[in-house]
Amino acid sequence: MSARRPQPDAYRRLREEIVSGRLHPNERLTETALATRLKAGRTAVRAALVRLDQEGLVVHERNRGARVRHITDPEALEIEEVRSALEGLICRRAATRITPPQLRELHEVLKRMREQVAAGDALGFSELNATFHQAIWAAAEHPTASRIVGELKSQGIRFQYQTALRPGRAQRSLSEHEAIFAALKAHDGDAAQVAMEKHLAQVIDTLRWAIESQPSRERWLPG
Amino acid sequence: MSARRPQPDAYRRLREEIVSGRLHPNERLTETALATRLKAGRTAVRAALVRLDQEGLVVHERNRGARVRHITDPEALEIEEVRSALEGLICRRAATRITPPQLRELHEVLKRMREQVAAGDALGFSELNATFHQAIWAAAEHPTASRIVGELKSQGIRFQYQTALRPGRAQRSLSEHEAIFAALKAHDGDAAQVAMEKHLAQVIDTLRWAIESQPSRERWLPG
DNA sequence: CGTGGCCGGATTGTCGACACTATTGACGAT
DNA sequence: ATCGTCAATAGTGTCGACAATCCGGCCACG
Repeated sequence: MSARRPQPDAYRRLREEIVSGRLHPNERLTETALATRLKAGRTAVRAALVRLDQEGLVVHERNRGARVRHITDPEALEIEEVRSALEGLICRRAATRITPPQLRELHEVLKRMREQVAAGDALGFSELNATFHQAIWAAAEHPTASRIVGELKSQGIRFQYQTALRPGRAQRSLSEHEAIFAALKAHDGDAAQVAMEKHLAQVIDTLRWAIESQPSRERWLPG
Repeated sequence: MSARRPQPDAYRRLREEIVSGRLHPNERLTETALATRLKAGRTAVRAALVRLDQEGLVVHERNRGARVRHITDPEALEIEEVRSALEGLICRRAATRITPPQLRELHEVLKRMREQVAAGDALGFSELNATFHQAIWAAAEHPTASRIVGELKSQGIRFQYQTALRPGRAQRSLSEHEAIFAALKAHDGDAAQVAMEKHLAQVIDTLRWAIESQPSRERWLPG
């Protein structure tokens, strides 16, 4: 009856460590080490690694163990493309279903985004950005699409900060978000989808710029 | 040293049995039973079930084991919507990259489709349909999108035959495929995407029709 | 006759042990 | 000095055993 429950999610913890970047790409994940660190059995760790492998956050080579998956630059672009298509779909659907309280919440987020832009806080803006998109997912009530987008997002997260740092990006991003909001408020599905896709096309362009303007740093090895 | 290798894919075999429909939705998957049937250890079966769970083909309840996931009608529609968005993306990309041999292959498939329509073979047509789409995936060289579409397809496969049986569907589907081919041949990305999305919108409509026109058969229980 | 507790069978969850594989480093021949 | 061989080591893959849990029927009791 004691308060111990270490197992419920070795998976979730491991996942969090990978997504947050505390574990680096290509870093080796040895089962026993993880087991002691997470205070879980090797069995649980193994299961978690299998799931993360299927999810694309980890690569598993037979008899050689698992590593954090290293997402290459072109892959990151692919991921963003897919995300764009799906968020377009989600946004269209959200336009027809969004409720007044949800609209108010979005409006509130937008307000705070303006403040962050004024304050020049790129990091805070980035977080609000995530909140904004998640609110739209919630309004769309499209579990299938949301689930996939969520997985993609966690794969591409390492590249996120690169796009946030481009000078002037936040300002432009803000107006794109306002266009999305306007379309949602008008319950105009076509416009909402277009606005979202335009927004993400900009994100992709920015990412491409960030990748090209940043030359080497080819490989990540454990350290 | 004998020629035994039962393990390499308990996963693949199980997956095949689910996707092909030999295992029914909601059917219970007891680990020991599967282990003896597939001639694999329980460990391997367990790992396979975890992967299939993550993939969405199986639901796993703690201490209660796994079942084949039952995809509801609205979920099937959601899946097709996502598929439509992604295949649109894929098709656009394929238009800019497709090579002459790949175009020839598509043309060949189309020819056989016409023959099947003339012969009234709905099942054969359905298979060629799958080949057609896969050829486009290959031309697009977009692993991320292709992988996801593949997973979605295996989830929705149970509904596939329902759409294939609608009278006159094959004929119409054929002309839609011809439009897609024309756009690809012209290397017109916009047109290719639109043609593919129109095609899949038709598929979704047909599926919706099939679902609504088919009243009961609420649940699938193990039998 | 309905309700709730309780036992027995069945199945899953977890652990430890051990075989197997890959990798590393030392050592000796060329 | 370079390369190949080989043993030592680290780490994964798999199995069997056992505990924990769930589900069904059974029985006492109201």
